[in-house]
Amino acid sequence: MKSLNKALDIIEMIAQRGSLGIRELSSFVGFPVGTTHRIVATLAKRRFLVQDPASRNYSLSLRFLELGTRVQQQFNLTSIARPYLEKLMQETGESANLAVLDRDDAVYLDHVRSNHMLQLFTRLGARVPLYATGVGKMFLSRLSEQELKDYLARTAMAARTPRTIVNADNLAKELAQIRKAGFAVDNEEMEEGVRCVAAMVFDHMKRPVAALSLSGAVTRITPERIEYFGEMVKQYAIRISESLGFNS
Amino acid sequence: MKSLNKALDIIEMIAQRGSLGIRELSSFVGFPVGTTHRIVATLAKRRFLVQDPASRNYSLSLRFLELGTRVQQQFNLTSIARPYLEKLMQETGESANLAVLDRDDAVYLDHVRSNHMLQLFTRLGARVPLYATGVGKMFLSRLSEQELKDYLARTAMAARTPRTIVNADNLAKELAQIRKAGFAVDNEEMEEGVRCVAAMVFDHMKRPVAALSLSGAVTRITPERIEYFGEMVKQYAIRISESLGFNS
DNA sequence: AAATGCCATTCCATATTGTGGATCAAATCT
DNA sequence: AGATTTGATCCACAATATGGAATGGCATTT
Repeated sequence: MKSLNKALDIIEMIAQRGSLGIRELSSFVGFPVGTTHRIVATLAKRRFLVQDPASRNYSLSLRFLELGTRVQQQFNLTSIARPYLEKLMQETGESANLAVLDRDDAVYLDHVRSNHMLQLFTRLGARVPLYATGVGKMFLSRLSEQELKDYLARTAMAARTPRTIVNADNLAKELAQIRKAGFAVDNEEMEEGVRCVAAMVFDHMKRPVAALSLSGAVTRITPERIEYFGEMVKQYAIRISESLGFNS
Repeated sequence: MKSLNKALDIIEMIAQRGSLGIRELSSFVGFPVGTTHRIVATLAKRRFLVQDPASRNYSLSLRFLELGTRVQQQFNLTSIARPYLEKLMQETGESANLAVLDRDDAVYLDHVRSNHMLQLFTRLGARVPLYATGVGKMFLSRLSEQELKDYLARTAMAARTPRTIVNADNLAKELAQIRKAGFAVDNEEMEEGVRCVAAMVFDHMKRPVAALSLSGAVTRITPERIEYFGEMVKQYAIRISESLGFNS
């Protein structure tokens, strides 16, 4: 499967760099120009890439948006949770987000943005590390001791901000605290100036399937209001869980 | 590029059917099981597919959502237009949509939904025919006579609803009317019970780059209010155009 | 106006790579 | 417990991808 792997390399490279000519692309991925061109031509013929007539550069086509939203929709979780996200945003005035666990990342499946100027920049489908986010720590708090250990073994905890938890012991303490409170707080650990409050969503088998969160500027999500936001997120997370057939 | 084409067939098939086992998949795409499995295994290793541990079925991974939203964002049009979509929705109370032309379809790049119960179901990245939608007819109205002729030659105009325009002459008249008014109306031509009003967005080179539209139930977008919605959409389309450097 | 340079595209002989029927393993159904 | 279905693995063969070089087209320069 050498050629397929090359094609996937090319797709990833174009996704990363945006728009590239054959020459640039071939030097970035390290394949000869001829090979690169053949693969790109095939992907373009199949409409997975588009070529800008002016610059002759290739970029990913809107087909990826089409496929991506189909994937999003196949989680029927999304359609069930959507109205709750909207209500939660309206009631609290802060952006509501829904994330799922995918390997060692949390992935944002959906969000409803508040209309405040200052916003955490979460893009749909964006991947964020577990140890540095509210939704991520929520997932981590449900792991067994062994699973957590394995996760830590394969993860380098980089300091995104001065407040990021980069120490296994501190993380363990934090997770214990989260289990006690039933919600997780991201206190400017991912992005300076942004706090996040998250709670778990369960399915009918009582499995943790998603994390619900509120995110906003530190000026609005203040330490005094953390409890309030925590309760709100927990409450809505339960409601979504119940819509999924969860019975406490 | 036989194997790459097969891989793309497989991706498309899974996108279409949702979640498939190797056997089903191989019969749908018509490749032997061994071949199918090898391609699927490679795609899974590269995280473009995920295998459900329980059913052992394969489905598209969230990577497509990630790539898709990246594509969406590379149109910086999206980020520029977003605040206007929101304002337009608030001011009119109806869902605002932004579509671009991609080959012979209009593709929804972004939308802000109203909170009315009855909604036109537009999914991000969804493709809709040009002849049966407001945004589509807006694009058609900018085509030269020859371009329109070519478009008609390769398009079968199927009647989505009793009101869909299926006749070239009627379409030509409609397009003339649109050019005069500066906005296009979709009068239940795509979906019964839904009307749409669209206007053109231009870039700094005065090229038509996108269409802005309002969509809503016939009970709210009534014939008497069409003029009002038309003016609103035109006004906001101009504002977005100006943000793109357009000078009238 | 001609030349230069840059880049995308096309070409083709070679051997590397994918092929797919058969087999094995495991899970699910009867 | 046996039967059946399905996913995973294997391997000899030949079809297919490879990639360096030549071609062609478009701009910018001299």
